[in-house]
Amino acid sequence: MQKPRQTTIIDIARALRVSPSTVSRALHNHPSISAATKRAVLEMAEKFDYQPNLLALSLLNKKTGIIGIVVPEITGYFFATVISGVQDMVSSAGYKLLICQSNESFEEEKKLLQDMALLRVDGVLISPTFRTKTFDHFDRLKNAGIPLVIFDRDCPNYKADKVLVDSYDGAYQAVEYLIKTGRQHIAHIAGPIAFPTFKQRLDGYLHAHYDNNIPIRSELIVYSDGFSSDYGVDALEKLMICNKKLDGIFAVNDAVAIGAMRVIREKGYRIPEDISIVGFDDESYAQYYFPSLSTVWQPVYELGMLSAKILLDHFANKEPRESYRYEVLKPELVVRDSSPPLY
Amino acid sequence: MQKPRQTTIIDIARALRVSPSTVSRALHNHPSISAATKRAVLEMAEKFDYQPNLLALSLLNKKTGIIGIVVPEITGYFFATVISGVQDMVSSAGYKLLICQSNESFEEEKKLLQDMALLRVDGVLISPTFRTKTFDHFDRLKNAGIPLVIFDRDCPNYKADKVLVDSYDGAYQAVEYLIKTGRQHIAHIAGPIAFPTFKQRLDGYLHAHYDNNIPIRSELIVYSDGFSSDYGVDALEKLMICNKKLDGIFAVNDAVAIGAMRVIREKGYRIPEDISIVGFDDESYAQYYFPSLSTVWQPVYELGMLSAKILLDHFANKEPRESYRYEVLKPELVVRDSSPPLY
DNA sequence: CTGTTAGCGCATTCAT
DNA sequence: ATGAATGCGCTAACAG
Repeated sequence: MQKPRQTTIIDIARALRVSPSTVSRALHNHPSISAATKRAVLEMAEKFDYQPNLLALSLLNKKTGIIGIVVPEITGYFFATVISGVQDMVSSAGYKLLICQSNESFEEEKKLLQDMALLRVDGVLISPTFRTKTFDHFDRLKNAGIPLVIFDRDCPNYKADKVLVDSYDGAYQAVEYLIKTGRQHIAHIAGPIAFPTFKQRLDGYLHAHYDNNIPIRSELIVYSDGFSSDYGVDALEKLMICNKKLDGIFAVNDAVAIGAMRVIREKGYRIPEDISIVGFDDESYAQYYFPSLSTVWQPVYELGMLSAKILLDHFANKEPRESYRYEVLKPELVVRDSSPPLY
Repeated sequence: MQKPRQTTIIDIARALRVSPSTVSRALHNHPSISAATKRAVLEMAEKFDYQPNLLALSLLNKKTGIIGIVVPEITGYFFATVISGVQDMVSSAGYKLLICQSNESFEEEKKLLQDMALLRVDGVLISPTFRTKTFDHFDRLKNAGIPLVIFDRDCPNYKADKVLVDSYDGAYQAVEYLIKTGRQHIAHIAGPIAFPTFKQRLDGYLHAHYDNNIPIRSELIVYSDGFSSDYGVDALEKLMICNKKLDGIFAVNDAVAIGAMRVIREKGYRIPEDISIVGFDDESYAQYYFPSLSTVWQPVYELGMLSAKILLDHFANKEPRESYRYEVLKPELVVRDSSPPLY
């Protein structure tokens, strides 16, 4: 496929027997340019279907107008929605968005950031993989003058702008609510605790127990290797095997919750009468599930918007910033039919 | 934020008192270069943490290594999964992916394609908005030598490489199956028929009736303005109001189906005994719904992979291709508990 | 008001 | 084996 050479300002210049600079000025309505030549240039540009070459401009201005975002995966409600928020924010500021997924691979994450540095993106948003424990690849970006904002997944030992959701608080709300409705034997289907987020949800579960003087029964906590619905099925089967006393479940997310609910139903228990259950995420299907699923809603779109906003602020302030932003958004418990109302 | 000037081959050249060309050659292990200088250059490059400037290269080579993809929205299982397939394919070929969403806005779509042209992406994948009826913006890309592949949403009047899913066939399978299980009064909750895809599903519904000699009852077809679960609720309420005879439903997608199921249950009907229902998409939650949802699975990831593959093939063949590719992937009916098994 | 020059970072002739 | 010169497309500083 032979690329037809694009028309450049030089072509227009030649056609009009003027200099390239004149053409450039006409195209940008520079003050000092005669109306006549300007009109002529614009006409010719139109005729040639002239398109400025952004690469040349970027090279010149050291600014590409591209913002990069790296997420562990784009399939799935959470990150897709974050991206949506980011997209809306950056495109309203005239930036383009380069979206990449690391697939939870640290090597891939390094490579992607490297690529972005080479491409000279103007800034980067990143939600690190759960395997990301060293941050040299982040520092390299910063050293190259590319601002970085971390979102959703915290890197406790690393200093940077961060926008997070308080998973601990969401979990605490959910579990305390279960307790307040009279549940004493609440299981937790935990996600892989290598994920700080899932660790926080576990912590929320534990502390809600402490604070309400309910003893923790470690046999009620199931640690899963993943967080899709299948794991909910597995976890429930484990819990059911020993026929443990059980009247409530806090699942690490909605996908796991619906997997668990299937097993509960198959075993003949009623939801929420025998066992009530609360998920996390408020996926689009949660309110349509049967029974509709109580869950913890997170301000996902706002998370994206805010992260992007913070990055954009970097471009506005020419001065390097004195300190890092640290924003924590609050989730909200949404009570539906899978758990009894609080009288 | 002052950008620290990046190190260039010139810096290395100066430090070593050689010419930039020598450095360039050393970096690319050009044949004619002494082992000594090569080593020295590599060492210095390491020391300076030299990063080649992709913009300069792109300008020089007229090739950015970026592939653009435009989708109507990224939130949602379908396009997120397509993107995932595309991503895997293009990144294995060393390309980067620029993902944009048009939000079903034709103006936005035009602007995005324009941006991509200016950025000189090497190729574009696009799933057009349902409002896209003219194709000048596609032609401009082609004229600029940027290959284009259309996926999922057909543009019947436009010649281009296309990768589609046979929605008609999927719908036909679903409805014929309902008929074979003895259903005679099958409603269809249609999506906005401005979408060719949804129109095809409607057609599949109709033809399955014709071919099986079941009369169409137009009052059993509800046309929705959208395709989220809310519309499923609305549609069912409309159907129920007149207390029409009804023993089966083919919903335009799974989201609509679960909205509909909620109403069916609230009205006291049993699924599938009284009313059986089949959706479309096989969303991740479909098999965990209660009752688990019969639906039509689409090869979504493959759709992404294949679309990307076709685009990549363009880069391999230097010759302009003689004809357009036209690939249609087949969906498959997945029978679960929301419809009776076929004896 | 317009033309000339220079340079963004790099690879690639063509010399030496 | 290395250096100098050229140009990718464009803008901005400096001359007229």
